Order: sequence, then structure tokens, then C-alpha cells
Amino acid sequence: MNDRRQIIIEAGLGVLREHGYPGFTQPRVATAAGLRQSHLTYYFPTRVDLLAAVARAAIDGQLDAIDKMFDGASQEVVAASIASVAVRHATTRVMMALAQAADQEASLRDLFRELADGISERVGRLLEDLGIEPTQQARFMLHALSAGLAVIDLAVGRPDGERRAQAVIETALDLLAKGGKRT
Amino acid sequence: MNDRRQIIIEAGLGVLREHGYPGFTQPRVATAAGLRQSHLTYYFPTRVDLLAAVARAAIDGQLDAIDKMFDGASQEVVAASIASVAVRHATTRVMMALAQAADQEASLRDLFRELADGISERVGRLLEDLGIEPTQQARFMLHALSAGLAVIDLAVGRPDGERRAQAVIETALDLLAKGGKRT
DNA sequence: GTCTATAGATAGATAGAC
DNA sequence: GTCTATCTATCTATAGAC
Repeated sequence: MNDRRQIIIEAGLGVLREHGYPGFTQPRVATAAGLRQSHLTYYFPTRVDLLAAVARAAIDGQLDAIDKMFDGASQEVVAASIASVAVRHATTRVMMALAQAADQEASLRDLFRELADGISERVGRLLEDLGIEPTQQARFMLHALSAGLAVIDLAVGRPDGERRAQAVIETALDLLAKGGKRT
Repeated sequence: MNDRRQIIIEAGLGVLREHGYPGFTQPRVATAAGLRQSHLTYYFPTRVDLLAAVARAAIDGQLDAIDKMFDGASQEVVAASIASVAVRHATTRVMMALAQAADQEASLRDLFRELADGISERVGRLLEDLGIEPTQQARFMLHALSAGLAVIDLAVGRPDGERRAQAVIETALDLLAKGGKRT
């Protein structure tokens, strides 16, 4: 059943969201999917196979989520949207898991590149909407800034994390809007 | 022997640098330190104990490294220094490990906060040296930007990663220098 | 106090039952 | 094709030897 594969992938995503990469084990995913670990390996023979499938789903989902995020794009709204993603720890755990997986498994690196390129592209469109020139520089900067905010917030877990993140992104967009015409 | 504890901690750091958080196991650290796993648990009874000690060392080492990094602080030199750290994957693995550990082990969260605060403080001094007002905003921005660059470079591993990172940081410093006088 | 043998738990993969 | 019992490897922790 293709359906069951989908259930497993969803379960895997859930595990990644909650426990991150270190907690991503076959038994845990199998339990979450309602089947036995030895059954799971029928659909995904190895851990890396499973991880690749879950990564694929995570990437598609993340890019879709970004697409749906920006409609009425004022600088403030955009900053708030990015900040709200940055402090969603479940998402951060998944993204960090993909980064680590890409670091350790050469076969997954291309998947992560796809994610990074997809984000960069979307950030470019976003900057255009805001009237900021979408140079590679600017796109990369906003991407890295968001990623860093997410990781730091995950680890320090300050109560006002979202507010602070939003303020920083607003400032960055502000600086880009004002100064982006020269460099 | 206190000496032996130190050897173990060094070995743990090495493991973290090479294999990251997922590869941080007692047997591996013990082997790297040249003793048996069951011996290692004499000095560090639990995995978290060991992790806390290694985290402590990693944080001190990282902050020291930052301190030694900036002497003749021109914008370009600073950007190059930060970029060279951002693409040192061993360092990134350690930092990500600390972030994940902080996320999962409440007892380690304070340690990570110490790291984040220490970095923020040093970034502030750095900005001052460059003649940029070291607002909390600006410090946080540069910190997050650097962290994000490091994580992304770890995962995508582009050959020109360092050059790109340096360019982005230079741009950011440039924008802060020009625009930092208003917001 | 220092160190090790060993137990107990969990992970990943395979051969084979249905 | 679908599913499971089972084996092997690995990890963490403890009881106890020296």
C-alpha cells in the first residue's frame, strides 16, 4: 500500500519535529506509525532510506509553507511571519536534522541543496515584493539570518524570542531597503 | 587523576567535532581517550554528566577563540575572521551539538545561554571597534547571521562557501555602519 | 580511589513465514 | 506482496574486583 508509506513518512516527520535528529530511530517511527520496526524496514530497508523519504517530505512541506506565507507583504508582516517560523521549534528541529543528515550522509546533501536553493529563490521573490533588490547577497543574508535566529531560539528558549527575532528581521529589512542600492 | 578527566573531555570534544551530536557516545569517547567505556563512567557517571563537562570546555574554548580573533579590526579583516569560523565544520558541529543538547536537556540550557551571552558581548565589543553602535539589535543580528551561515555551509558544503560568507558579513557590517545611526 | 566484567536496554538489519 | 520473529551490534549503567 502506498498509503502506508505515507503514514510512515508522516510519523517520521512527527518524530523529527518532537525529538529532532538524535531521536529519529526506526523503533520510534514505527511505533508512531502503528507498526513494528521490522515491518517498517520492509518499506524503507535502511535508516537512510527512511530519512531520505522523510527529508523529501519535509523539504516540500517547508517550501510550500513559505509559499503560503507571504501575501500582503509589508515589511512588518513579513518580519512577523519569518519570526513566527524561526521560533517554531518543531520546524527548527526538522531543519537542523536535515542539515546534520546532509553533513553526515553524502547521499542526502543534494536534497538539502534543493531546500537551500528553494528558500533562496523564495526569499528573492519576497524581497522584490518589498521593493528591495533581490541580489544573491541579500537573499543569502536573509536566509542565513533566519536560520541563525531559529537555531539560537531553539537553544536559549527565551520567552520574548519571537519579539526579538521579529525586531531583528525588521531592522535587517530596513537596512537592506535603505542601503541595498549601493553594494 | 584530574588529568584523566581532562583527557576525557578533550576526547569528547574531538568526537563532537568529527561526528557531531549523533555520534557522541560513551564508547566512542572512551576509545578516543584510550580507556574503556566502563571506566569512563567512573569519571562521568552518566552521558549527560559527560556532555555537560564537554559543553563547559567547548564554551570556554569558543569564547577564548573569539577573544583572540580580533586585533587589527578593519571591517574586512573581521568579516574574513567570522567567515573562516563559519566554514570550520568541526566548530559548527560542536555548536549545533550544544544547541541540540540544550533543547533536549533542560540542565544544559543555562550553559548554552552562557555561550550566547558571551558571544553577544564579544560581538558588541567588535562592533564598537568598528565604530558601529553595539545595540542589542546589531549584536543579535551579527550573531544570528554568523550562526546561520555556519549551519548552511555545513549542510550544503559549497566550495566557495567561505568567500560567500565573508561577502555577506561584509555587506551586513557595511549596512550596519551606514544605517545603524537611525533605528 | 581506580578500574573492569557484565548486565540490561535499545538500535538496525535479515531471513523467512504467511 | 505483506508482515514478523529473531539475530547482531551498540549503547548506557551498575555491581563489584583490585
